Amino acid sequence: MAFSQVGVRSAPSKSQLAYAFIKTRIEDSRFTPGYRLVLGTIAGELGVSVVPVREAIRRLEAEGLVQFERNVGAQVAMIDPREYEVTMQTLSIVEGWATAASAPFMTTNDLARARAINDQLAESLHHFDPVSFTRLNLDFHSILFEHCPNPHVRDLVDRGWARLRALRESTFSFVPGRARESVAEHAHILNLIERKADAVELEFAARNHRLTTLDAFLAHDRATHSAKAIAGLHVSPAPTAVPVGGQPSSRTKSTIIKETA
Amino acid sequence: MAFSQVGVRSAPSKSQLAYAFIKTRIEDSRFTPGYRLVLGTIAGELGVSVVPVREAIRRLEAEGLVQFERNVGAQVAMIDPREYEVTMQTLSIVEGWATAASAPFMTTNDLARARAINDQLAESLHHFDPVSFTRLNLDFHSILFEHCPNPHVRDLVDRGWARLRALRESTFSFVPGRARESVAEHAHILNLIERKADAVELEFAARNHRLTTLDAFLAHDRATHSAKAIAGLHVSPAPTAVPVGGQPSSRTKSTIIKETA
DNA sequence: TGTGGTGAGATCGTATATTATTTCGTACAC
DNA sequence: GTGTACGAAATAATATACGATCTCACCACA
Repeated sequence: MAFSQVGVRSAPSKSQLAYAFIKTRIEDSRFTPGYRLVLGTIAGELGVSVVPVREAIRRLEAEGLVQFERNVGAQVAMIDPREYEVTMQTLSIVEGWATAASAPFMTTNDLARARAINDQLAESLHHFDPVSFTRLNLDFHSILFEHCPNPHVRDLVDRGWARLRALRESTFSFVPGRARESVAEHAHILNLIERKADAVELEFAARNHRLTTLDAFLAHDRATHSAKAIAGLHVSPAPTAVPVGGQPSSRTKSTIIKETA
Repeated sequence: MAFSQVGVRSAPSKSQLAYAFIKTRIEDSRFTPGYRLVLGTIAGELGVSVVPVREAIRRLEAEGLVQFERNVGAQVAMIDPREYEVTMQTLSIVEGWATAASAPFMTTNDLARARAINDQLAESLHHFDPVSFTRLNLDFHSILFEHCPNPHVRDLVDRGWARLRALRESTFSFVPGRARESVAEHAHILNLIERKADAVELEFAARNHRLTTLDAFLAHDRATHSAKAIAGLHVSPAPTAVPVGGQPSSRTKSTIIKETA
């Protein structure tokens, strides 16, 4: 175990190869939502048999990146307009808790690193670049929840971010103006951590940080969409009919739960 | 979807067969933690080839019921003593939120059903049976979170309960005396729902309900274990050395976050 | 012209066969 | 007596082959 870091840990299995292959393509949108993942084709491209490809696809299915139907096949998951919303909401819950639970284990060094990254974020506002902003943003939050002592929750947070990455690239760029607020909220969260604020207060600060981002997106999205609709540019309502498990339609509003403190 | 209940949806695939086969045996502890799941053997018992068995095991791995190591094989997941703790903690977070988010959509009929079940729970205290109590308890909570409009979160709650079922059967029965408290807390939660209490208040009531159960178990467990240790009956410390991904050891205490209201 | 049956092609599901890796026992050297 | 090297058995990983199922276009018939 001590030297397993050398990385040349034999060859990566062909399943892993296929998994990485497909996942990469989904994330950089070479495989767009609705794209059919045909076992034989992918196997051919990779020079392997269908068995490992099959396994890779089932793993991606478990992560929600692809949809699968018996005897029919897999396709890259459709981006339900609600998907971003739902993912952010879920993330707000688990990440909020993870951040609060992680805080007591943060070292002063961690805090300093987080502050440094937030400074970079502030800096980048001048020559704004959505891609690097997103990366730095993840780095920042990673420091905040990485010490979460509950591995399940940490895993859920990781999955949430992964899902988000897959969605974000393919659907939209940033909401203008939100970045500045975001940096300010980061600073607020760091202050709470530093003065060892109440866990619940911290949890809700982190939760609301995410929900506020979501709301900004929803508002921006609505505005943009109606503008597009007026201009006759309404975006594609799903290429083909996909028999995906129905989502409940009932949803009231963006459900911001404000701090109680 | 409306008639998918007929179930005779052609033949269940052999993967599903194998999946159900293994999962059942894990849940009723015919396969105990540490038991090695050999592909060929299981395939033989089922009269199928190894391929579907392999897939079933990978699915079970994704759910955390089995541990898998490359080129070595799978075994039923060891019950990390922390596993129950971690699962309950995670569940407290997502179920608490799901309950609060579901509440606005509950009908008076739902409330009545929930009350009826809680009455049954209260009734069963006289002739206490852990198994049926657990079942009714799940029925009760299911009504509370079933309308949760966020399908991800609902899924997480379902998984949490599934995991719990796998753990609970094989490790312990109930904490004596906790059942009565539990019924009272259920009533409290129902009252909050009925008078349309604040979402946060409801969320924390549900969360704390679960955390209190966890704490009762931990306290009881500590007492029992030290008693057993004294009596020289200390339970098995893992059959064989298992190279399982390390869990972080740092953990302070049972982390009850009390209501702010 | 519209509707329902039918067959070919595509693709998945699974069985069988082959290869690669690990594990464990045994023998040999020190 | 202890440690290491070698090899055989067990088992997972992958390839190949075949049967099962779905999709879709085409055609007969009302």
